[in-house]
Amino acid sequence: MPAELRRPARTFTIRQLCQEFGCTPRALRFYEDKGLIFPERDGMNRVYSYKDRARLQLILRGKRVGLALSEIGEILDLYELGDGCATQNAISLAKFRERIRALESQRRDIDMAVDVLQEACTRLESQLKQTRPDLLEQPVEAIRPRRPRPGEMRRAG
Amino acid sequence: MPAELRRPARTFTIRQLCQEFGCTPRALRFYEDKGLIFPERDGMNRVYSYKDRARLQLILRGKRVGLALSEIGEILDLYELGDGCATQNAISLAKFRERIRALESQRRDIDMAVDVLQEACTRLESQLKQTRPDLLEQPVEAIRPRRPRPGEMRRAG
DNA sequence: CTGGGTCTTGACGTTCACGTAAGGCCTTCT
DNA sequence: AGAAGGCCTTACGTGAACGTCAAGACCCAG
Repeated sequence: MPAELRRPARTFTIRQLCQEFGCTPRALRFYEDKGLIFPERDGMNRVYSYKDRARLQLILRGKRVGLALSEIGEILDLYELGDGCATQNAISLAKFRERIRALESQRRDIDMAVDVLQEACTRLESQLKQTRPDLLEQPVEAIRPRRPRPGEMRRAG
Repeated sequence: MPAELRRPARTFTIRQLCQEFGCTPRALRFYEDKGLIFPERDGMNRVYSYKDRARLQLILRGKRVGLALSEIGEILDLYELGDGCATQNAISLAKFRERIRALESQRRDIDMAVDVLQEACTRLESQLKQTRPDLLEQPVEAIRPRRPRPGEMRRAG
C-alpha cells in the first residue's frame, strides 16, 4: 500500500510551512530560486506537498549544521535522480564521504565548545552564588542590555 | 610554578599562525578589528603570544560550529573579566546556557545529517558497484566537473 | 642602493542568505 | 463598491566575514 493512499494528499500554503518551521516566505522563495524546492502552482500561488515539506526540513537541518545551500542542493538532488548518471553519483559519493568526515569533526568541535561553555557556566555560577544569587536562573532578557564592544557594527536606534 | 616560567615565551608572526591554522592574515586582522584578539606590537608588526594563539583556536572552533564572531567574542570576554561585573556575568551565564542547548540540538542535527548521508552513500555505492565500479573510492577532483544548477551564481571563468 | 620579501593601513569589492519595499492580482468581508 | 488580506514578482538593500588591490614602511642580500 503506497504512502499516497494512506496519507491524505494534504498540501500547504507558503505561510503554513513558514509558521511550522519558523522561517519567512522570502526564504522559501529564495530556496526555490536556488532550485532546492519546487512546489506546484495553483494559478500563481505556490502549493507545497508533503514531499516539499520534507525537503524543506532537510534544508533547514542542513543549514543548522552549517551546510551552504548549494551543498544542501547536491544532497537533495540525490533523492531525485537516484539512478542513471553514474559519474554524477560517484562525485556525490565522494563529496558525501568528505561531508561525513567534516560533520564528525564538527561534532567533536561541538563537544569541545560545550565543554568550554559548561566549565564557564560552572565558574560563573559559583561566582554569582557568592555575589548576586538573585540573578541566577534568569532568562537573558530579564537582566539587562549589553555594553557595546569595540568593533561593533553601528546600528541606528 | 606559574605557566610563563615553564613555557618558553614563544611568540608568533601573523603568517605563522595563519599557516598553522589555515587562515589568512586578513582574517586575523579582521578578528582584531572586531575585538576578538589583541596581539602585542613590535614597532608596527603584530606579535602573537600563546594566549593569542589559544584565543584564535577558540575563535576558529566557534566558527566551525556556527557561532557568529560577536557570540565568540562574548565567550572569550569571560576569560578576560572572570570576576567583577556580576550582572554582566549573569547575562553571560544565561546566554551560555542557551548556547549549550543550541549546540546540543545542533549535534542531534549533525547525527541526523550523517545518517542521511550515510544511507545515501550506501545506496550510491551499491548502485555504482553494478554500473561503474571503476569510479568507486575516487577523490572528488579525479572525477569530473559538475553540471550547473538552476539558481547558480554566474562566475566568470 | 636597488630589488625582493614581509609587514602595515586603508578602502573598496564580493558572496551568501536573505530583508524590505513597491506595485499588481485575486478573493473575501463589510 | 471598496477595503483588507494573502499571494505574486521585481529589484534594490543589508549584515557578516572576509577578499583584493593600492600604497607605503621596514629589513636584508647582493
